[in-house]
Amino acid sequence: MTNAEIAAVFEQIADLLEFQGANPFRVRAYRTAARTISELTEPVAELAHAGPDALTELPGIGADLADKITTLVNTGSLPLLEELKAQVPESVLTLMRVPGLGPKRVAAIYNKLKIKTLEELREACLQHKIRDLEGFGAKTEENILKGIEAALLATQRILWCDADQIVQEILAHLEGTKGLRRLAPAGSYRRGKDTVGDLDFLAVADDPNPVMDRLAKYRAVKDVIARGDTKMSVVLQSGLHVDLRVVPEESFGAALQYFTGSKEHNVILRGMAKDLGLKINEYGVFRGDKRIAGREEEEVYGALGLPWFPPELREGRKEFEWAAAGSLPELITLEDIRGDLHMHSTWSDGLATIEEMAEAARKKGYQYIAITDHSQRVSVANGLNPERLLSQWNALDQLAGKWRNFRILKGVEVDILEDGRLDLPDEVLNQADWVVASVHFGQNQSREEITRRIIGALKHPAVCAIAHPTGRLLLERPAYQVDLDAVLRAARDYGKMMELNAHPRRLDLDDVACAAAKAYGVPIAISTDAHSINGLEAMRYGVLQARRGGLTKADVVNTLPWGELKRRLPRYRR
DNA sequence: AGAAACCATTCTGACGGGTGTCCACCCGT
Repeated sequence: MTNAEIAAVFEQIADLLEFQGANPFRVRAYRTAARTISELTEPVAELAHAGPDALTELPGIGADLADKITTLVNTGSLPLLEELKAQVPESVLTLMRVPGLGPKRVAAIYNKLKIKTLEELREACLQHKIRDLEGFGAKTEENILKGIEAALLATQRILWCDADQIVQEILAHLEGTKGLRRLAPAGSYRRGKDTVGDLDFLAVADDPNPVMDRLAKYRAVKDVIARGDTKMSVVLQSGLHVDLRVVPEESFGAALQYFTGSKEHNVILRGMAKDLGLKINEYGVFRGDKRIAGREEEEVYGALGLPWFPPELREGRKEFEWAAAGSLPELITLEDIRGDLHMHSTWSDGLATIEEMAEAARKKGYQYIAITDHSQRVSVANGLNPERLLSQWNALDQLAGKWRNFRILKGVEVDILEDGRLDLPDEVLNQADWVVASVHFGQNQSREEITRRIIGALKHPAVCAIAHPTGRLLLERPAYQVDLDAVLRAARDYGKMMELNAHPRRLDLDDVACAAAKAYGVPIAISTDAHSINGLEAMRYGVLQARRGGLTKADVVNTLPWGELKRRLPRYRR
């Protein structure tokens, strides 16, 4: 059983317990455990086999949860979950997806009216049965009816790159509003999370009303959900929520800090403030009634003796430990990148010629690129057999003298076949400058098989890195089953590298895996996997993800000149 | 449910806005 599956069980238990009105701290214990487990790199199942002590050493896991994990790992199920499911029809939990309905109200609706589905809830609203319940009224009933539509729309998350487009559009739309003094996007968008659930904007204005009026007029706004003196929520036609908060100038930093989050980061920060006899809210840092900071984020953190945290690190993971130790990483930037080590050309399924890709890369200031077209097995992508690949490399030799200070590496993205063999013969692979290996076929194999295939590829002397190591497609397809921890250890042992695929739908390794790779000392190559000139622009998404993983320039190999990069690979060492 | 220290008990993640109904609930970071 994978960490993600165990975490999902605990999340479900938390939902069911919450619905039953259980002790909120008990509910939180399950949620905390779920988060801990899902962010762990090593498989919890292995810890479970090592014995209960290995599990209870994890923060937030005590004797009881350790026992439940062990049961889950050994039997694949959990009696508590089965009991809860028997007591609460699972469909009731979908009622909590209706905005405005939490555990208390859903419990009331279910207990009094025996309503179990969204359809039954809609009926009850239309027959005005909801408004007669204690604590409910006509207005609530109306809002529930509206909310059901929203729940059915299934408020999806969107890719960071898509969020970026909308954010830029809204910023441009609000820019120039009368009395608007400052404006900034916040939330998970600002933290650079690979997918974004809603958009948050923060403004300073002489009067909030013109700004709110203007947001309401944004072309894609469908509905204004709430509007008060300082806070406004709208929903776009796509179902995406946009929140706007307007604060006084002297609170801008505190509000930006609060609104950027994450929630977990804020909770820790505010707890630290409390210990110092201070209070932090979105209006500032307060000692008693006296505001001692708030205009800029630096002041807010500074009031607690903390450095300013890059938003990408504000996830409530290790950042406060790093700050205490004075070892907050200096994160990599787009300007540090000197080359791109994964891209395709018209030789396989790319849209641009090698020369076009090279010209575009040179314009970006790169010193080198690797052309890594697909190997023969990927026939739908016009993958290259040995003859065509060698002929491509001949063509590269012809181009070699064309540019000064720019180099095209002879590369290939070789498939790791279902049986673990590589899709090209050794004598061909050995002639390449740069080889990335990846899994495209047999993604449904067992965790053991896929892990063995990838580790086998890492062991091959010609292979430099594993490309898109989990195969996930964000919002589309989950990662294949793979023991990433074992893969990272193998990369360390064989002196190999791992790719962070910068394509905005992939972005694997993810942030947590990047941090794990760094901890093992495994170098990362951030590569775009571009299939067109425009695809090269994806580098910024990869860098953003790397920053979330706490990577510095030194952790990323394509910040190096090629000459230095290659010396990091065993095959080039003597 | 975990964790600390009180080994049975106590505390536990911070803080505030908006809404609808009458103080609670839900929501956001």
